[in-house]
Amino acid sequence: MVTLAEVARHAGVSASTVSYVLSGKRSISAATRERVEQSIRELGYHPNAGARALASSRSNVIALMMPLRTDMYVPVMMEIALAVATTARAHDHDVLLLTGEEGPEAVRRVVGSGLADAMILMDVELDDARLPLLRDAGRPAVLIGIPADPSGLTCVDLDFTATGALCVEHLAELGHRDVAVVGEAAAVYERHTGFAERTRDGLRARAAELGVRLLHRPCEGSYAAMAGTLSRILDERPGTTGFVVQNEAAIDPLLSLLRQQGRAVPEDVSVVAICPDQVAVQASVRLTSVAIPAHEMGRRAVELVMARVRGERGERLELLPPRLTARASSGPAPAAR
Amino acid sequence: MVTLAEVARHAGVSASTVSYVLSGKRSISAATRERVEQSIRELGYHPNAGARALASSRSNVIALMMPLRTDMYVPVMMEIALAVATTARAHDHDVLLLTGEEGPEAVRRVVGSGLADAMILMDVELDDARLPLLRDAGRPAVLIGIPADPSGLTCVDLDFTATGALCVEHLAELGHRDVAVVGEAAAVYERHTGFAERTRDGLRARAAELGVRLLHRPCEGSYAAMAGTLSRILDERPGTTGFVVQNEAAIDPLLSLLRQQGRAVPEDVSVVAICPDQVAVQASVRLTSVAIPAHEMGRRAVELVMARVRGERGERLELLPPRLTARASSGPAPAAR
DNA sequence: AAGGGTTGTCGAAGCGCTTCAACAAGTGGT
DNA sequence: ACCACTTGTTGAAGCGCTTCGACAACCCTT
Repeated sequence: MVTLAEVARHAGVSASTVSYVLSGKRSISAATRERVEQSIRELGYHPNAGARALASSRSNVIALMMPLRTDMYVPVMMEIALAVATTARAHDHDVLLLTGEEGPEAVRRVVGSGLADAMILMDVELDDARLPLLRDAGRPAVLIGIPADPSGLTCVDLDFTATGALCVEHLAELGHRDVAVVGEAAAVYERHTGFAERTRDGLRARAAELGVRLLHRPCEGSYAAMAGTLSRILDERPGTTGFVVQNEAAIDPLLSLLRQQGRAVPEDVSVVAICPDQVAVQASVRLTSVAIPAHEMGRRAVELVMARVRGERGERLELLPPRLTARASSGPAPAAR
Repeated sequence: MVTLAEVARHAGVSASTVSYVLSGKRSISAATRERVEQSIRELGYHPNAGARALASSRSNVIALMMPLRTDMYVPVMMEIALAVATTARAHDHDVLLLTGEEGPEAVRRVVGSGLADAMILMDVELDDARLPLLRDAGRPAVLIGIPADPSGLTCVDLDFTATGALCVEHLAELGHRDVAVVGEAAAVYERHTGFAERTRDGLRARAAELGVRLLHRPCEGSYAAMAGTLSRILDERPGTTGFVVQNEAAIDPLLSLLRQQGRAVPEDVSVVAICPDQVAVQASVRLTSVAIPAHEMGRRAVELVMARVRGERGERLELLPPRLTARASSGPAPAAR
């Protein structure tokens, strides 16, 4: 391996000069810089990450802690992860992938060993066991998701309360008076991940304001589960003309079931989904949806965490405003036509 | 931060002794070990990763290079990534997440900087630009997928040729004589990722042997694309009674379309999918499928790469045997009943 | 009782980089 | 012509760990 010392010798300067060319922390004459850069290229030099981390106590790595689960919002997780990796590279950092499984212990390990300069946590629960550690570890950290008490922390998330509200508004404007919500799997509510609850609260609050009758039911992502949930919904509220679906795995089953029952979308019933845009346009009916801006969430998380690495302080809660895109799955309520 | 020197002082031994307790590379008396471990616990010591990497020239990190794409086999990628992360931890290593986007440059960077001891590459193309670098970088590397020339490399993958063969066999045994294959999106074949081609070859070869007429059509993962592909298939081969689906995003659309056309599964047509088991059981009909053993692939990749880190040499091509699970989507061909 | 092995511990030399204090050389104000 | 700066460069001191050779202390052999 080529070392900095060899580059220095080759360029006829001292090691510190090479280091300053690399970091830009001191001014270097154009001529010297040129010569050093030339040597670096010729020798194919790459700074040793370990040595750099040791000397500077900065690893240029950020850790991303991801849920170890493949049964739920996989596309969203994946997109966030890739956005994090891409954005981190743009800030000259790399990403260390941790699984949620390790829990608080991973936080301790990564912080303690200086493996990463900062952390991004996904799948944050309302009362997450990792939070106390983060708060007093004093390492930069950003949560994707919002815990019950976000004080002293930095969080990014889609504004799910507003998302819920937006969905009802859209349906209410189209004249729908009976709306059913196909929520996430019951397990999601039980884990108290927050976003599902906030969506539900947003839906309920706005529905009450607008005089819309709302029925909220959790639902697993399989066809069979959706079939059961749908029949129970229609039993209880036969007049339902609007659906809001949060569990993206339930979308295809729902559309398929509605078609089977001879209910046309959007003529007879309207469907609004909360899902990544890509999912919305691939469905059998192009779905009116509120996008989950996974890429944006990952990108902002990195930007916020980088700001903290650079020394910025203070807590911060960044809620991304939801955007609803009307596509082919929603239309005027039958009664209102 | 607590350092090894402080632990040594606290335990009343030298720094090297602490180091040997940690690494187990020299024998240490039970009494001393005990005392040192006690001090480590009391002080909450974590070895500094940078210093360790510098001194030992081993980072205990393996890099995972993942395609930057969210339109294709997402669940498989995700499951592989999580399996890699989990297995790596079991070997006391961490995982650095790289995106395919950076290409060969990332290989050079990671190898050159000693950021990672080894690499695992996904989404390997037949003539991948990263391979020459890997071959002479001399760092341990494992490919998930198989390039045109795997010499000097270690590869793991599902045996897609055998997978194709297995699908046809299953349908042939049930008496199907006209089988249509819904392949991956055309772009996948154009990128020459290998697995799609190998599956097709396996299907064709076995079909020829068994006297099955085979129609292979690439297909995007959207409902609209599937609708088009299906109608073209049925135009061309109205007698088609068996389907093999490789593009998992096309599965739900296909089932939905068949139902709409009044073709019952499995009474009128049989469907065999090539997809993760989880997808197979969540569909509207529990699908007969050949599983893509994503977890196993990730796990084996790590095990193989760890063996190389430990010094094992030689090339190796590990093909995981496909397993077909008969579920509710395949049955005797109508003519044969 | 002497020699030859083990076993357990230690001191010191680095690993390759960053960064600080120091200094040489040039710049401009007076 | 002098001082006070600014600019560009350097040497040396670590950062916290691993690892090698050395060495004491003990155990068997003979």
